[in-house]
Amino acid sequence: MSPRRRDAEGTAVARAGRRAELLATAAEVFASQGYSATTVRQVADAAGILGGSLYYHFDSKESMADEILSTFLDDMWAAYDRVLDAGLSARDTLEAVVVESFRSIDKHRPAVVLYQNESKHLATSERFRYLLDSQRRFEEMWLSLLDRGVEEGAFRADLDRTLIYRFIRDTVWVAANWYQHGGRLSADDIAKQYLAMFLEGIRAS
Amino acid sequence: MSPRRRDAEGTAVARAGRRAELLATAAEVFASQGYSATTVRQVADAAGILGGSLYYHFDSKESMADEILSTFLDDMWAAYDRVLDAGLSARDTLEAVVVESFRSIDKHRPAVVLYQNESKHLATSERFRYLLDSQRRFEEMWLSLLDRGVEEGAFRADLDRTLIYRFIRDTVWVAANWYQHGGRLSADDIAKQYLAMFLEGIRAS
Amino acid sequence: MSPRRRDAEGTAVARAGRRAELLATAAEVFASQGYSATTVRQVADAAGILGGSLYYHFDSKESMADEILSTFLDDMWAAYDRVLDAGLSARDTLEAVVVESFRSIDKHRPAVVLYQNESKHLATSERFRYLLDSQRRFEEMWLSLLDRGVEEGAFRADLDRTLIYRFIRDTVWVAANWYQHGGRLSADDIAKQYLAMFLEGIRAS
Amino acid sequence: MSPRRRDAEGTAVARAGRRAELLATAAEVFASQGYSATTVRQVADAAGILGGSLYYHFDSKESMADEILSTFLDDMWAAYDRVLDAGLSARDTLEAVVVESFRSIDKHRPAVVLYQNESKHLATSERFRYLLDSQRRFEEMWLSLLDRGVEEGAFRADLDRTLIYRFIRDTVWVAANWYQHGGRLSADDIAKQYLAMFLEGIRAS
DNA sequence: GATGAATGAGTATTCATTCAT
DNA sequence: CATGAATGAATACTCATTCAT
Repeated sequence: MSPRRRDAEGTAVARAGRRAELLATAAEVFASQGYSATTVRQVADAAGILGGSLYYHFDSKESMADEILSTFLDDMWAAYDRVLDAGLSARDTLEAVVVESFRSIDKHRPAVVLYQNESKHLATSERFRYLLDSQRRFEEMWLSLLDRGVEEGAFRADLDRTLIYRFIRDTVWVAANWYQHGGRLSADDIAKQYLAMFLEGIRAS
Repeated sequence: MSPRRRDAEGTAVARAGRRAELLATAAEVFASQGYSATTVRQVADAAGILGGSLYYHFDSKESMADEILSTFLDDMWAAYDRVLDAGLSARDTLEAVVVESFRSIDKHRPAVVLYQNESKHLATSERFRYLLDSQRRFEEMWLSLLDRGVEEGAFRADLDRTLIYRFIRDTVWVAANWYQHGGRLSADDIAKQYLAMFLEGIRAS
Repeated sequence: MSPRRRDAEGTAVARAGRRAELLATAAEVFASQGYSATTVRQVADAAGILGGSLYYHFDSKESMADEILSTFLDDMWAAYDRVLDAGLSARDTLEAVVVESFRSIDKHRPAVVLYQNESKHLATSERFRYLLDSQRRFEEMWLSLLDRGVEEGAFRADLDRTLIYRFIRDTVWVAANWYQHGGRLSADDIAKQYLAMFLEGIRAS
Repeated sequence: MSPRRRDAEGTAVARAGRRAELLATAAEVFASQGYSATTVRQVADAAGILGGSLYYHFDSKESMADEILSTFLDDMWAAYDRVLDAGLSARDTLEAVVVESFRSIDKHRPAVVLYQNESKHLATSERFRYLLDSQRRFEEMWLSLLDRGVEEGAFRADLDRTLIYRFIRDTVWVAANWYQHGGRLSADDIAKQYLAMFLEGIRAS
């Protein structure tokens, strides 16, 4: 590898690093103030630059949201796909999916919050159609998983499966609003306890 | 009742009715688009009047949100207080509180969505301090209820009580995002099935 | 005079009285807040009625200003004309004109303030052309009076006559801003002392 | 001085220059149309930019008025203080103060007009409290100056000192409404003739 | 890479005015 | 005479975006 080559790569890496840095900042601000209520200037302030300077890195405010959300979703689906391809039982799959979900929250917390709060609003634009696609795939995955669990005799059959799906989905993902990396309970701790509740309930046996 | 008396009352009632009508419209639009992303003009359009005309009835966009939220919270706490004063066991109280929560969602769906999505953002303003107060009281109520349930031998003691609180709170209230009055499942139906999951889990016994 | 006639007259008089009352209120508010900064609603509030109700009495905000100003100017010029037609010396005329000016201020204080502060602004509209006419006539009257005074040997000839005119005009009329009917000094008292200063100056002789 | 240093200073100076330029334009428009009757767009038009662009430089319309007025008052008081600290007789002080007043009018004409016409209105806001403070200090200065003049045997004692104060104050400052820099009479010319009238009156001796 | 200044479309809000009751 | 509700144009102000330097 020639020095020149290495240099160019170094620059590219640095540039990508700066980009990621700015996106992390933007995600944080979007998550805490809401996407619509956040001004580009606030993002820039948080990044220590002036408003206009963001446009050297990104086309628009929307494209920041786009990149934040698609990065998170790609990463999440990669993890889900690893689980789904592992040939586990329905019950073990459910556990693994929930664990992976909390790991996603741990890794992409602001992006998850953004997704939760703004995806309905953003999805009206063509550019964010993939949000709906992801949601649809997500629902199909869960419903078939729950069906399989009933077939395998692992899950109760007396409950509305759509309701169970929403129950689990909501509970898990909304946790991004209060989860804190490095807090008292790790993402895996929370996953474990949530799974206990999903599976056993809170009643003293 | 003299005709004059009836007339005056009729006018007052009509006025209050118009106000409530406009607030219901505003809540609907705020809930579906997000408070910040909603323009006053959109609210007015939905109400069939012009943007400026809203200001005959309300001081500001903020005061609409204020009235929507405080009406909902007052109503919800009245229902909660009736339950809490009834002298029920922890388990029965939990059931009743969850049922009342879904009834609140049924009655104030857009207000609940608004509360969910915007209260963090709005609460930065002094005017909305009561949102934080309500939240704090809500948490205290739940934590002491869960403690009492453990003492009464009704609930498991091996789980983090704060986690249980958040688990239930999130699951119940986020349901406002998809709940539809007059849908396949009534609010009471959903409450019943959610309670089954909270208490027993989804595992086949 | 038939009862019917008296009645109609009574009504007409009452109506004119109400009109004058409202105009007095409006003038007061215009004077204290400025015409542009005053809303029709503020005038109505001060009159104890609702904003829209003013339009039963007046065509527009502008027409209120119009009536206030023209009433004042008509009255002032009537007084001036009486003085000017009396065949007095220049010096006695000057004294009488200043006295009449302060009497106008006493009688029409808010109108004078309105005239002072807004006539330049209002006079851009065709409807208020008479303000400019009045001003022009006023200036001519003063300049010829001052000239006559010099000819009669009553006034100094070493000063710029336009400057003297502005000096006196400004000093007299601006007093409307602080003059209070029923205050420590009557309009005639102030006129007397102002005349002493105009004519003799403040130097100890 | 390094080139870099000079460059940075050049930019800072340019920025301050642009600000001052815009303020001068705004003052001109405010003075000619009245503050309330002037729209931000009119100011921007006069400056050759768009309405919104003004907000890059100033927080609000009010803050423009603030800066215009405080700049004028600071400058005026600096001049007054130089005079008051010079240890002159009451009569000479009066002359010097009047001269400085006309120089202020010459230098800050639109600001003075703004001050005259809008200070009562603006001073209702906390932000403009300094207008009242200045007025109060102004009155105190004049009253004690007039008192001293009487003690020194320079001024007549038979006139109401508050009336004299208002007489002079009004006459001098209202002149800003018609004074034109570069007109037939310079500020010093006018001051001289006004002083002649104040001190000697217009009567032929 | 970043800045400073501007754009221009949009946003909440105001307000003179209208009009059926 | 007065009210209550609305209109619609204007207003101060915001903000995503652009671009020469």
